[in-house]
Amino acid sequence: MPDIHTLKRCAIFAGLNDAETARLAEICTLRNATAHQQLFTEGDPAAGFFVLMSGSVRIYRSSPDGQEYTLHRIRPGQLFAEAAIFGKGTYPASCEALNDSEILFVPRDSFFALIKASPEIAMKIMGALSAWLREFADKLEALSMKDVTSRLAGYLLKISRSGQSVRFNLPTSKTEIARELGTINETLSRALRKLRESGVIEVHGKEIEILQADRLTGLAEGKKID
Amino acid sequence: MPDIHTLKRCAIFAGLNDAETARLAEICTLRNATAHQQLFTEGDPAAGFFVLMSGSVRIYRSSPDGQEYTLHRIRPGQLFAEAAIFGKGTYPASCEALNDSEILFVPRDSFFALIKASPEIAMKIMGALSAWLREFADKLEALSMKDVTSRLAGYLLKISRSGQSVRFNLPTSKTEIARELGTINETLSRALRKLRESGVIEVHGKEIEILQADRLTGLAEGKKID
DNA sequence: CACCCTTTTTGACTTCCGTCAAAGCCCAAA
DNA sequence: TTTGGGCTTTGACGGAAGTCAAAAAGGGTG
Repeated sequence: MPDIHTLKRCAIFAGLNDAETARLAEICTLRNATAHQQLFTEGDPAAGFFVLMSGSVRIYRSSPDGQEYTLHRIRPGQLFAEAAIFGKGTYPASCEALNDSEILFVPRDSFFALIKASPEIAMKIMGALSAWLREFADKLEALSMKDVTSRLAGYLLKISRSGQSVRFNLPTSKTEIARELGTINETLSRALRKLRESGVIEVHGKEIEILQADRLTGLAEGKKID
Repeated sequence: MPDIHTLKRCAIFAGLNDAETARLAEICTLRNATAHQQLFTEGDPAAGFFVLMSGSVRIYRSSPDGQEYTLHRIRPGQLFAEAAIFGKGTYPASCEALNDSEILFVPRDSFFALIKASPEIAMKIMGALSAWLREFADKLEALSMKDVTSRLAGYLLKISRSGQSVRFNLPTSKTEIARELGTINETLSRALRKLRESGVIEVHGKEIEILQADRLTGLAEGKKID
């Protein structure tokens, strides 16, 4: 049985309070998988679904001629094999760990019993899933519609708003922020410079100050620097 | 009360059977909003959540100085204002229609009663949300990691597999497929030509035939054409 | 068939951004 | 202080893909 903090790390359980999380924890089991370990195979009876806590796994199918193709690569936080939820008897694809991974297993029957007893848990999970979904939708739109400078502008505004301040520290390394924005190190650095040189923000190491919120907003919405 | 087919169009309810959909339909109301119509305002009591069926709406906040900034633009199929689910008393932001839109309203209390009576409905909705989430995650990864040709290769393989055939018709116009793949018309046309000229596929109008599935798979996984 | 309209294809051009390589910076350990 | 190892910044460069414009190919309709 995993501990509460482990579950809380996971976005889809983020809305649950301590008591609810504890009840969920009672029914879950935490598995550790080593790289290349097979978790389940197409056709295995499906007794529940999984949440990847850390590491990475892939879902794949084997075609008759022995070829394998990857259907999905699962990222931490992500729920998978939820086909089990629909009451299909068996997993429709196979799954193996790509790295050493921690995987939470949630047995279908106990989970069903839990939400039958406490529908508010289901409500909160649905809420969390849909919030996450919207976040993905936003990122997808930004990634396909906007250039790096715009995306950066939006990102900075989001942080600024969440902290209610025009002056703040970046939450992680710039390299990681670049990944978050769907780009790399160097490109992010250049985008920051562009914003700095046009007087929209000030940068000192990790500290950012927004000087012209209106122009930054314009940029985030797709306008060019003027 | 909306009819069943309306609800079925919506990805998050796709897993429900007719009986379940009908029971859901009983508690929902379908609103039509005209462009620029305000749906709710920050601070309004939150009695339920919404699903956008068609059109588009935006969620925004007004800052004290009268400036508005858009937090999200909602796309059809998307659930929004699910803050209501968490039992917050009021909506944390405002919402207006950008175009004429059809919006499904799901009252919190009746929805809660529904899933209390039929937890399997909640199970299925969670399953659908998480499948959708994974689809978004896949797209996001493809968009930030792969070039158009790779994405196209993956797309063709997906269709081919779903139809169990190496020969199929494209489901919609190429312009729309381009959007789906996060690119445009012209670029998609060039990518198709590249695949055709290297002998991987054959194209006649909307009809595609996969000639070399192995090379196409390689491309989808990020290899270059060789 | 001719007409119109939409979709698709092509070409020329431009821009954004990723890659490669080198240098600077910061900090911690020796 | 020196050394070394992450980050970060900068520059030079090339390639992928978007923009603009125009031609070609379909697809219905009278």
